[in-house]
Amino acid sequence: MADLSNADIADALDELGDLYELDGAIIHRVVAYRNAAKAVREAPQAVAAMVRAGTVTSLVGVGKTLEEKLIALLDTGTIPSAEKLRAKYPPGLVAMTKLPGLGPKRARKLYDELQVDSLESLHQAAKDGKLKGVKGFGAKFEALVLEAFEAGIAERQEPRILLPRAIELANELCAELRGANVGVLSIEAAGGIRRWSESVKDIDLVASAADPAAVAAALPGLSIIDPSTASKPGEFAAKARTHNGAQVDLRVVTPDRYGNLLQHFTGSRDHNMRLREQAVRKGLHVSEYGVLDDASGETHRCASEEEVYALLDLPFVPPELRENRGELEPGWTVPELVQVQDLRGDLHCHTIASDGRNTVEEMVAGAMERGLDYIAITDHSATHGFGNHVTPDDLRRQIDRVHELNERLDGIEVLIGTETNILPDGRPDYDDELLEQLDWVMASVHTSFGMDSETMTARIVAAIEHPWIDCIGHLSGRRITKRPPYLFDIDAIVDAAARSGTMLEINASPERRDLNEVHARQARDAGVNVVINTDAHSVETAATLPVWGVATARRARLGPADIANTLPWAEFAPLRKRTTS
DNA sequence: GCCGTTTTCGGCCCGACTGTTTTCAGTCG
Repeated sequence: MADLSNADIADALDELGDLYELDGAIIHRVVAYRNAAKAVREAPQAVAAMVRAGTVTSLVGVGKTLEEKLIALLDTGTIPSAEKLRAKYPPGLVAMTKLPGLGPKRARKLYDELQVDSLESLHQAAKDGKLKGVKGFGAKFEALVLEAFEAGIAERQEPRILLPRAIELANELCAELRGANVGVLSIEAAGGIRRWSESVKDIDLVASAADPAAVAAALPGLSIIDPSTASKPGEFAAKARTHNGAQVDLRVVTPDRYGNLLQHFTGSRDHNMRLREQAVRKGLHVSEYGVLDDASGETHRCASEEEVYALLDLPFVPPELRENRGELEPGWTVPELVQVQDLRGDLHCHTIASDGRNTVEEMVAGAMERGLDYIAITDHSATHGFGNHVTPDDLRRQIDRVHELNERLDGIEVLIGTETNILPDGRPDYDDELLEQLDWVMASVHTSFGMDSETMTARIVAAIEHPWIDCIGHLSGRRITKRPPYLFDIDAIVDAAARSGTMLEINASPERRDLNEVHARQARDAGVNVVINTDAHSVETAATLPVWGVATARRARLGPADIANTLPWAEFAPLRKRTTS
């Protein structure tokens, strides 16, 4: 049996944490399991192998006890304590805690008093009017439960907003508030937007003004806000939704505390928790209102975020790194992070030959305008309908045309390539003889997403080991907020890529960002050449897309030296499997 | 259950909100 993946192990630890919480364990123990799950999920190497090697306790948050449980998990496929707790608490109890206002303590109480053990039985108890009889539960809660079921539990999940859309909304809101003549001094988006997350739950805005209440009061009147959704603005805060349903949270303070507020609402939650933990050891208590010093009893107010970090004797952490992935540990220093202008080449784009909107000449002119040294034309291959089919004969003609264009042009290297489909059996859908004649070959999965992990992994590894495939495109196939990734074993894939010298792409499309930040880091750590590509289908998008791929690379803590297409062409060329161009 | 410049025990982030209470536990972000 293949070893469990990091994700499998992390899920087992999260489940155990949930079970202990239901069992009434002290919260710190529960948190310990969740911390360990996060550490495992984001570990740069296969945790199963670390367990076998006896080194798993080197992960921060995994100690002796968890090591024993992980050994049991790998040896027997299960953790004994989890088995016991599973027998004690029906699986439906965890599902119940997903309801608003119903946490583990209260779910447990309903189970003990009413034998409510699932969403279904909870619904029935509400309909029977039994809930309000339990101490601590009232008519309001019962109504809330009925309402939740009426609305459909599934639909109650707030849709997440893709980052570009969130930024667009935030910019509109900031511009309107600045123009509202209510005394805004500073205003910007915080939260996941400022950290360049893939998607966000809501739009967090922070602002400063001499009279914060006046700014808060202005939110419901903005043109893109639906005033009927606004709660009564407070002295320092206002909440409302846009006309299309996006939740907006605005917080406003006087300028002397703007740094505290910005730091607090940029997060992440995990970063802030760790930050406050570290601060407590120094006798300091951090909140959105300031930093309280135990020694003097004084609360320091910080106008800038830099002051907050300096006061805690920490390096200033760039927002996109604030995820508690080591950035607050002693000795951490700010890494150099890749920037859009570092990119010298784009190795994945489309033209009218397949489903793109511009010609080869137009795409190349656009690349020159962006100052690139090289661009690869990688239209879709012949199987499955992406616009026009590029038949093998079409592609042969393209080779000659592009090579001729390349001869004609100075200042840029134009490569003829392809984005070949990885067929279900792992073969590319052009013959080797044709792939060999190209300058660059991307290969991607576009079909048969429903395979089990083992089959999909074998399929992708076969492509990685192919002698003419230079790079795998959008590895996981996910479309953020729309389609989950297909199943595959990232450890096996990264391993194969490192062994065979096959590159892995960070696809910059904002709904892909694929490799994701954890996989990108893992690939880099394994010595895989990582590239950032646009997958652009027009000149216009080719210019605007790189920033999203760069954001993922930065969140993966990658610098220019970690991204292969920051190299000039002469140095990049020999990294391909083919040695001549 | 983890961890240590308060180091093998005794801590473990902070504040707001809510519904159900008469002072707060649980939940949420």
